[in-house]
Amino acid sequence: MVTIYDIAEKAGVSAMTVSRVINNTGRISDKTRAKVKRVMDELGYVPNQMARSLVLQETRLLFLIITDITNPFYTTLARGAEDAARKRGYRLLFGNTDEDPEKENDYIDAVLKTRADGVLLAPAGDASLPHLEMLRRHNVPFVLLDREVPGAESDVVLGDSKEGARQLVKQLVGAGHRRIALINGSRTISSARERLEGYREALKLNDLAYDEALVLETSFGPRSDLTGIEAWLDGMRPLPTAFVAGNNVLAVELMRTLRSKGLRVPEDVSLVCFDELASYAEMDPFLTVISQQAYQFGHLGMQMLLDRIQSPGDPAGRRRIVLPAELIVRRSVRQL
Amino acid sequence: MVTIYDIAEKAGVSAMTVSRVINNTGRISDKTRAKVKRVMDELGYVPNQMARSLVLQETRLLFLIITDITNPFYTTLARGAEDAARKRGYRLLFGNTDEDPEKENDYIDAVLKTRADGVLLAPAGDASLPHLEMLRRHNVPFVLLDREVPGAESDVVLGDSKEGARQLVKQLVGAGHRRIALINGSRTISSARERLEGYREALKLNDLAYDEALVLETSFGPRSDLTGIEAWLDGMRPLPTAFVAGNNVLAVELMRTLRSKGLRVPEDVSLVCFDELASYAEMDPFLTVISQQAYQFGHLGMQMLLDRIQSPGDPAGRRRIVLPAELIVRRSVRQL
DNA sequence: CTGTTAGCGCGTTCAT
DNA sequence: ATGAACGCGCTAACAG
Repeated sequence: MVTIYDIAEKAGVSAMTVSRVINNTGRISDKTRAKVKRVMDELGYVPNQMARSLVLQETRLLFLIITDITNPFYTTLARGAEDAARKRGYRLLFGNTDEDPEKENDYIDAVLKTRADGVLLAPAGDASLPHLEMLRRHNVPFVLLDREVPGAESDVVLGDSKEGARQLVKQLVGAGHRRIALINGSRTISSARERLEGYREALKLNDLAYDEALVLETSFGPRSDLTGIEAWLDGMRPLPTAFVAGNNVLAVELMRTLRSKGLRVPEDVSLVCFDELASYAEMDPFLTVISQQAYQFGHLGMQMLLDRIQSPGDPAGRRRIVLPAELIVRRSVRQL
Repeated sequence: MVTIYDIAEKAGVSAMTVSRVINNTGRISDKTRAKVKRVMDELGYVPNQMARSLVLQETRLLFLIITDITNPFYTTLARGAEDAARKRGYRLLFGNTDEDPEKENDYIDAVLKTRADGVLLAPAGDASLPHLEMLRRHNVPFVLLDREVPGAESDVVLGDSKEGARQLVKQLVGAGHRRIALINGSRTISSARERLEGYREALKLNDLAYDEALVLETSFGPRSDLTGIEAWLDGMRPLPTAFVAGNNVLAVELMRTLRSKGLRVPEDVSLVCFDELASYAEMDPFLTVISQQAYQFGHLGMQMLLDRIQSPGDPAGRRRIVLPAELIVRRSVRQL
């Protein structure tokens, strides 16, 4: 491996001069600078980031930990985060937890060992609290995305889940539906709780009774974790006329199950959900959804994180951004 | 920051003993081991990966560089790669190039600086050759995914693009189509070339003339880079009765454009493509596709890479894996 | 403008 | 079974 000492020797200067050329620090004569640069090219020198980090105590490495890398909501978010990080000269390390706190724990471990400068985290759920405390204890700045964790006073970028759920239900009620089911993620996840609450509020507002049998609590994904949908459908007599899905993965899985039973949307039942379905939305805009600004989640979150990192003294209180939800009406709701 | 020296002092041993406990190397009495471990817990010690890498000359860090993180083909591939890496104790750093050799160059730079142990790369195109030479010069093992780069003798995992294209055309011809168009990625990408070639071969085999006007060469994505579709459609008189799309992104974009012109699939025109459309395929299996084993691309590629890394002496010639393509017939082709 | 010294946190070598 | 000295590649602080 080529080191600054190799350069120094061949250029007839000291290692320190080479270091200065590389980092553009201090005053160097144009002549020596040119010579050093030439030697660097000749030898194909590449700075060793490890050695640098060790002395500088900063890695310029950030982690983005998401729960489902195959969910377009999160990949779009990831792109937003990456763009913002690149723009400011940071590298992004991705982690994928599959909604599993154990895997999340592994990644937190990696963050700590790697001495990453910060973390952007879509927490697996309330069980993530110890992980956040770990980060705090080791002074690793972090920002939560999409979900809050009770007990963790931290910066966070959220969607307006409660309002979103209200709007979806309102839309259904407006179309004449009165028997409305909800398929949702685990109640250990703040966004799932909010969506349930919004759903209940909207029912109440419309003088509709809340019926536990109409609510299925399963998982936001990945697909293989989704169970009990079929049994749930079979257990509801009569079938609801409309469904609200807590996210896109649930909507897809529900639709698949409905189809396998010969039920069509919207002819037989209506369906609305949170989040777009990526390509599907472009190809055949069909589902009525609450569209969240996935890219902004990542982009804003990353900016908040970098602000924290770059002004560490600043105690500026907790920042909590709630992005508005936008209802997009399409063809998946039938007028009764 | 807590270091092994802090532990050593508090435990009344030398730093070396602490290091041995951490790495389970050498012989240590159970008593001192226990004491050291207790102190480590008390102080919340986390090994510094940077310092470790510096002395061990290995980072256990791998890069996965893909061209479009919002394309489900690549995210599925990424999951395969990640699973394989985790299983063998390596961390994975993702990079997203948007098919742009410049961005790819940035990531190659990052690989070198970070002293990553290896790279899994879906190259942006033939222009990636210098990047590969760079990696070679610095002895960084790499495996190419999904695309070859002429001139680079390297391990690679490919899909059988030519055969896939043949099958798609054959399927269309079998349904009575004779005017078949192709919308494809840039010819600077090996898979695009192969798909074009397979298309041409299949035409010839069926005594159909090759017509340049029926072929549009654009980009495999991301969506914002796709241009000229509308003009292309407007320029073809008469319109083809069927389209082959070189990948899923192109299929979606083409379908969107067709729809905007009031053309329906398959009623007005037929459409087949490479790669599944993720959720769309589950929700409403509609497009006839060549389905590639995306997960396997990543999984096998990662295994090859780790094999290289873990037996560096082994000169074992270039390995080239071609994964078979599977035709899945659905409803997007109309029988003429 | 340039060089010397010291140390970032850790593991290898060689002693004891 | 345990420790001391050294070096991985680099830069901050100081000297000249």
